[in-house]
Amino acid sequence: MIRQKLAVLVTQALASARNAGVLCSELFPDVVIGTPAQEAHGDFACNIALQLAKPERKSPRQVAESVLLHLQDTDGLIRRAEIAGPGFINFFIAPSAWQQCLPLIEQAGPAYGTTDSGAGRKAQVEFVSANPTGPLHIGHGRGAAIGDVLCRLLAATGWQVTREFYYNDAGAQISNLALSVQARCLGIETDDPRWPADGYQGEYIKEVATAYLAGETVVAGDQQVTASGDPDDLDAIRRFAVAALRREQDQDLQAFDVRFDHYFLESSLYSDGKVEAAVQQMIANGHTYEQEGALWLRTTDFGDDKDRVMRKTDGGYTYFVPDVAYHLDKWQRGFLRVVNEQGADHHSTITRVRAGLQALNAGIPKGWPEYVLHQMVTVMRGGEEVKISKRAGSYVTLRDLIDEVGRDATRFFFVMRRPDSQLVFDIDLAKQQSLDNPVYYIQYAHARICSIFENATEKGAVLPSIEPDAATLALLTSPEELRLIRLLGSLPGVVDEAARDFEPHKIAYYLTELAGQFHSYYNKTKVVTEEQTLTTARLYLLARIRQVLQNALALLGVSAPERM
RNA sequence: GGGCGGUUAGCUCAGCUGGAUAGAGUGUUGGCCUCCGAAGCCAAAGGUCGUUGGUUCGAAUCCAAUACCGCCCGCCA
Repeated sequence: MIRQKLAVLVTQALASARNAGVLCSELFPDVVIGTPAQEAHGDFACNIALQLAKPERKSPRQVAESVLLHLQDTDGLIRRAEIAGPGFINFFIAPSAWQQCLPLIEQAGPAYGTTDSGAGRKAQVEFVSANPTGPLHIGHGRGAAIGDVLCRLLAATGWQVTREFYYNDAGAQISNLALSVQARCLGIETDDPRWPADGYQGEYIKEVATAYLAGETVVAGDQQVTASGDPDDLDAIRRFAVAALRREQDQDLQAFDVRFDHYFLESSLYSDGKVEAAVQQMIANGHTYEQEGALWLRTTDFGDDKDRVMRKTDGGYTYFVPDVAYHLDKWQRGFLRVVNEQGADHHSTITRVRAGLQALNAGIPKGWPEYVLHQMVTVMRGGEEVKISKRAGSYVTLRDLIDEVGRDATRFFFVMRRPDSQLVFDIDLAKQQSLDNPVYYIQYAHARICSIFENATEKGAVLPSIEPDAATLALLTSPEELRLIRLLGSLPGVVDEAARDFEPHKIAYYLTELAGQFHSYYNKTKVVTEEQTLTTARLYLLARIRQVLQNALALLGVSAPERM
């Protein structure tokens, strides 16, 4: 809030200096107020003089002096402003300006940190979208955590968000699933020559087969499927297996506190004729050709390195065709912004889907939809990498992870790195309830504040139930206190940036920083003292820290326990 | 061969779209509880930002090469 005010003041000073004939540029670059790395350089710094030196044909320091001369600090925001180094303008903010931030944070309540950048426009995030051919593994877990936090971040920045899960229930992998379950029903082992070529070998296939033979009923989503128990009825096996695995995935996601507004079935694109319609449109627009018995899309017209087959010689469509139809449907549903969160191993689909959408000539922007790709996850246990082999069925499932290390730690670990970077998930570290573990470090700060409030109540301290007056707030003067307020005040900017850049880890880093500053402050400063007013002021600061910890943890879907 | 991502302290990673003396956690070493939660705090040591050029007042950041690592490059999804 103070940062924006400063930007306005400097912008006004530039205009004023130009009017006075001191500066001559017609257009000024946007004023950027930065945070100096060192406290000696003030609370904020501005490099505008360095940028203007050349066009103004003056030295940076001369420009800076002109800016300062025309700066009108009517609100008494600035205690001191100075020109430093090559020409930076360093601002030292008045303590009273910092103190006045606290009531504003309180008034915003749980909404503190949110912005209205999205202005209520419609956005959609598609994530997880796992094939219903097995349990969710650790890679899906990262996608689930990142996607979920992206949704929370977009919602916090004013977007109306729809969370969607795309179900690939129509492809060859589903056939393989059905064949695998059927083989298990017939007692065929994986080393048997009759075992299906691309069959799923995991133990869970056996369980599905057993349930099928026993005639069990599963409820998944809005449908209910009862097994016929007939091992020859491949279609019945397929329906049952898909439902059974979907139920498993739903339960895992529920345990992970990840929910969806909409499940979209790939099969519906075929039954509703949307795939065929999209294909016809691409043909009509002249972007396709027949060759060697297949139908091709000229994706090279849209930046691909070679053309891609749309309709195979066997008459079936390749996987990206329904994907194009699906995204056309998203566009028609009015989502200005669509984000697809996927594993980086699917990155080659981006060009194809975007090319297909352009070939439709439907007025869809070139860069639509947007993609967030996360890199691979390596699991470490006991200092060794846990090898993952999906086909052999030996891999760490999301459920295993949640059961072993807990939901909070799992979520936090998945989003504490940039999606771009490969993630080493150290199970031993995530399990530790100690200082090594950043989740506990942050949650501990919250619990500690709650504990201090209990203590204060017992001692009969005056709790800041109403907004303290200026004289009380004026007692918050130590460097640690002002630094904490500055950090509290930066939350909205951090949230906006994390949402804009699709970088959930920025929230994790913010929380670590805030918890650290609080622990340090606590260690140095007695909160509950003999002086009543001072105690009230400090408790008020602590209440705001607690509030911001809660708000930021909520963005990650991590709990803020009162006791640990 | 082509595409995408990565390369920063012993290890795991940040680095605010080009700013001042490159940061945090962990690990190592040494300190701090008669006191609100020591699951905590403080201090020290630790770096040619993969390499080489270029752009400019200024580069970990932008550009061009190049070297490694991961993932893709199917009429699988």
